[in-house]
Amino acid sequence: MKARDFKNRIYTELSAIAKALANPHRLEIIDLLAQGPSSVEYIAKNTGMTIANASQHLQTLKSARLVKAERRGKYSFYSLQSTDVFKLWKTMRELGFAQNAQIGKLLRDFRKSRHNLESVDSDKLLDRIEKGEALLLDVRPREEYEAGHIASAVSIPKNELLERLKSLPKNKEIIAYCRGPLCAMADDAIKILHEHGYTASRLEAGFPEWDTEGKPVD
Amino acid sequence: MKARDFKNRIYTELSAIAKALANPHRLEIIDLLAQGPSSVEYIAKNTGMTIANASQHLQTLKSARLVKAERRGKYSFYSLQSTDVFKLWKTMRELGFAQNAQIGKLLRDFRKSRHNLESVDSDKLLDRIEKGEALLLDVRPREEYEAGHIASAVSIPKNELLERLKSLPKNKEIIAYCRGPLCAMADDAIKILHEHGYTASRLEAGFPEWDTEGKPVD
DNA sequence: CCAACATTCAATAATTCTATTGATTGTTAA
DNA sequence: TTAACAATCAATAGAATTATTGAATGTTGG
Repeated sequence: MKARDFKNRIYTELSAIAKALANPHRLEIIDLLAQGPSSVEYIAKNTGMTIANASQHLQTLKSARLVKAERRGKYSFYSLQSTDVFKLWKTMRELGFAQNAQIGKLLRDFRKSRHNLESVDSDKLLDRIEKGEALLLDVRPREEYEAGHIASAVSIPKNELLERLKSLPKNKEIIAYCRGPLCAMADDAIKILHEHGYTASRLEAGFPEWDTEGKPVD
Repeated sequence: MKARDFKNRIYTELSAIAKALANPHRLEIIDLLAQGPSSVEYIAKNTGMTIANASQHLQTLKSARLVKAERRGKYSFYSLQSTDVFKLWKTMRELGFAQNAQIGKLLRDFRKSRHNLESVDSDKLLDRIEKGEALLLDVRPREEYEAGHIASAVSIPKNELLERLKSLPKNKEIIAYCRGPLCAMADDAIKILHEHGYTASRLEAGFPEWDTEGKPVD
C-alpha cells in the first residue's frame, strides 16, 4: 500500500470516532451512559428525545464502537464500550471549558443564575465526611445510584427531596452531587435545601469523574 | 435559563469541537501542525490538498479554536491553539487503536509491508544514546526539524538520505523518527538504511509525542 | 505604481446528516 | 395465542458538509 493510501484510510477511520461525537445529543447520551447502563427508553426520557431518534443515535455510537448494547428481555441496555470513552469525552469537554471563553461563560452564568457559585474541592471532602462534618447526598434517579455511587453517599433523588427533607441533619454541611459538571440536578437540590435552612453546597464532579479518579465508590 | 436550554446550548457548543475533528483532512492537518507552525501552502503540499481546500479546512479549525493563525508577510502561519489540542487528538487516536481492531490491523499491516515490525522503546533510548550505542535520526523536512526536535537528534530529511548516507556511522544502531505513529517517513528511511547495510529501527513516537511527555528537546 | 504571489472568498453541485413519521420485529405476560 | 410494549427499520424532506472552480484581496519586491 502506498503511504498516501494508508494515511487516507487511517485518518478516515479515526475521523469516524470524531464524527460519532459530533452531535449534541450523542454527547449527552455519553454523559448519561457514564452513570451506568441504560435502556433506550430511559435515555430518551432523560435527554428529551423521541425513542426512535435516541435509538438511531445509539446505533451511530455503536457502529463507532463507543457504546455497546446488551439485550435483557425486551429491553436493550446500552453502556459505554469502556471507561476510556468517558475519558475521551472528559478531555474534550475540558478543552472546551479551558479554550473557549463562550463555553466557560455559559457554565458560569448558569451556575450564577442558581445562586451557586462556589463548589466544593473534592480533595478535602473525604476528611470532612469521616469527621462527621459533612454528608454526601446523591440526587440522581434511584437507578443511577444503584448502578454505582460515591462511597458513603446517601440517595435522595431530586424529585423526592422535598418530602424527605426531614431525614437530613441540620448540623452538618450537605454536599450534593449528580451526574457531573453539566448536570443541574445538584444545583436544584441545593436551592431547595437553602430555602429550608440547610447548609448545602455542590460537588463539581459527578459519579463518573469521581470513579475514574480512582476514589472510593460502592 | 431552563436546565434544558442550558444543556442544549452547552452540548451544542462542545459538539462543535468534535465537528471540527470529524474530517480526515483536518486530523491530518492537526498531526502536521503538531510539528510546528506552517504556512497554508506547506500544509497543502504535505497533505495532498489544494490550497483553497486546505485554507477552508484551516478556517474551520480556527473557528473551533483548535488552531490559530498569524500573518508573517504574505504568508499565514497556522499553529495549534495549545498543546492540549494535540493531547486531545492523541487521546482519540489511542482510543481508536485500542478499541477498533480494524484500525489496529491497518497500522500493523502497513508496518509489516515495510518489513518494520519492531519499534524501539523510548524509555531505554536516552541511555543508549548517551553510551554512544545509538544515533537518533530526524528524517522530517528541514523546516520541521528547525521548529523543534528531540535533543541530540541529527537531521537528514528523508529525500536527502541517499546522498548523505556516508555521514552516518555503521557501528551504531540508527534510530529514525518522524512526525509520529501515522507518519511513514521513518519507515521509508529505515528501508533505505537496511538496503545499505546499516543497523536501523524506528521510534514509534514522533517529535510531538516526545515533547508532550516532557522529554528533552531542542 | 505594477507584477508576482499567498491566501481567502463566493458560488455550486454532490454527498452526508438529522428528525420525524409510521410500519415492523421481537419479547413478555395474560 | 394475543395484547402490550420496547426497540428497530425504512423512507423522506430539510439542513449541513465538502471539493472544486474562478474571482477577489492583500502583501512584497522591483
